[in-house]
Amino acid sequence: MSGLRERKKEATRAALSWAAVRLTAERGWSAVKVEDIAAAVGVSPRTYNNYFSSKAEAIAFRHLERSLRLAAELRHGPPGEPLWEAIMRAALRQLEPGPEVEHMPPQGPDEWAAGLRVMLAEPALEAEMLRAGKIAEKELAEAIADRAGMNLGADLYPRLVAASVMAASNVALELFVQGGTGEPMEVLLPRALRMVAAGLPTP
Amino acid sequence: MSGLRERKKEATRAALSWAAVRLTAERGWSAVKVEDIAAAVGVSPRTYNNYFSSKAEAIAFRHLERSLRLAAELRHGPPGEPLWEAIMRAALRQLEPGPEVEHMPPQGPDEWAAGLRVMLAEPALEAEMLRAGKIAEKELAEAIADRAGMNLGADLYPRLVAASVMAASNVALELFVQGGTGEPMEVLLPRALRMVAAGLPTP
DNA sequence: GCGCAAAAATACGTGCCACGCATTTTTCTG
DNA sequence: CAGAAAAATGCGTGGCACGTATTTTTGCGC
Repeated sequence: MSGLRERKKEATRAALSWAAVRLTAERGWSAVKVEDIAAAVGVSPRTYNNYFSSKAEAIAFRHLERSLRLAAELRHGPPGEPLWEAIMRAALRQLEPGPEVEHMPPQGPDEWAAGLRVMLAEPALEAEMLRAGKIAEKELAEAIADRAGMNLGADLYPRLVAASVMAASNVALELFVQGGTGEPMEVLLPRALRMVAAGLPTP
Repeated sequence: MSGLRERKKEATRAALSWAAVRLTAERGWSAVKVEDIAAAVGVSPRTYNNYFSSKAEAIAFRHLERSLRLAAELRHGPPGEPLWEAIMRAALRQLEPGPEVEHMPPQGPDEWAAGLRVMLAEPALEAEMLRAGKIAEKELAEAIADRAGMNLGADLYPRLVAASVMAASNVALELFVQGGTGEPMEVLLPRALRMVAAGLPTP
């Protein structure tokens, strides 16, 4: 695997996804046609659907990738590490900006948060983002089950941990995007993870 | 409110939702046209879209209603009751079959679970179900924040509890639908809720 | 280098669906 | 019972997902 062919494919996929995000942020969701996204990347409209099976999927793709990396990292970390420490480390790693930031226009986090909010206001996008999270959650649950020597079909634990981790991530992101407290994700996310790990007794 | 007018509207909405579920279980998702659903209820296709803004929304509606009831029940319960006890009680209440079972063909839980699995295999449906859960989660978070005298914009706690409750519900449902263990929801759900409430230390 | 097989991109066509707008029918209210 | 409000409907439009057939590109062994 990882031949030139596949890397080019991934590059095209990333380009389409990025173009979808950028155009949507600029013009709004309904003003962007699939044709536009394809044109921005220099590809035929039909080809777009060879990469993504819906308009929304292209936007959720970046979210999906980030979330999947969390599971992957959990698998490749030191096996002896306590579970929650490994989770914490892997989760924080996802906050580091990836190499795709080069393409990112230099706007501040406020504009970015605003863009996110606008996007998630669109029902179709919200739904697709959640679906991406769900797919990643499944991967995460499998990784955890492997680590703990458990069975996904029989034990609640791996699924519960995976679901709780995603829940904590989502909640932290919501609070961050909404921007009530000025705290950055690097603060909110670990706090949320520690809370779900330790339990949520009535305070 | 609650005049004859609104009750008729709700009846139509429920009928459309139910027809969508039944037809999809019978013929499969892509074989059901909006026209069919409307015809089954005796309403014009255009009217369908006055009730639901997408084909999938009609199916997710039942899930949405059930989930919303959880939040509503939390609000109307005894305010002095400890939070997690109230949650447990409200969650278990949702498992009791509602009055809509009269319309349900007398098929066993196995066929029903199989139908559910087929439906959730459809990406568009999975996404819409998740969105419904998210909407309910927001209500739930608000109800919890009210109870605890907290602020949704400032405190992680209400959102985290709400997200964890939904996560536990979903995980229990997944395990039940997948059917690995023969345990009923009445067993799986309380166990999952107790686990997220108490925390998830590495076992 | 070179041609061949596999894979990807494209062109074209189809059916469904979401939705805006204008009109008709039904229901509530005074 | 009459007028107003709200819901249902008819009609038309544009876009999107997708099947199929065709062309172009790419990887690879010789």
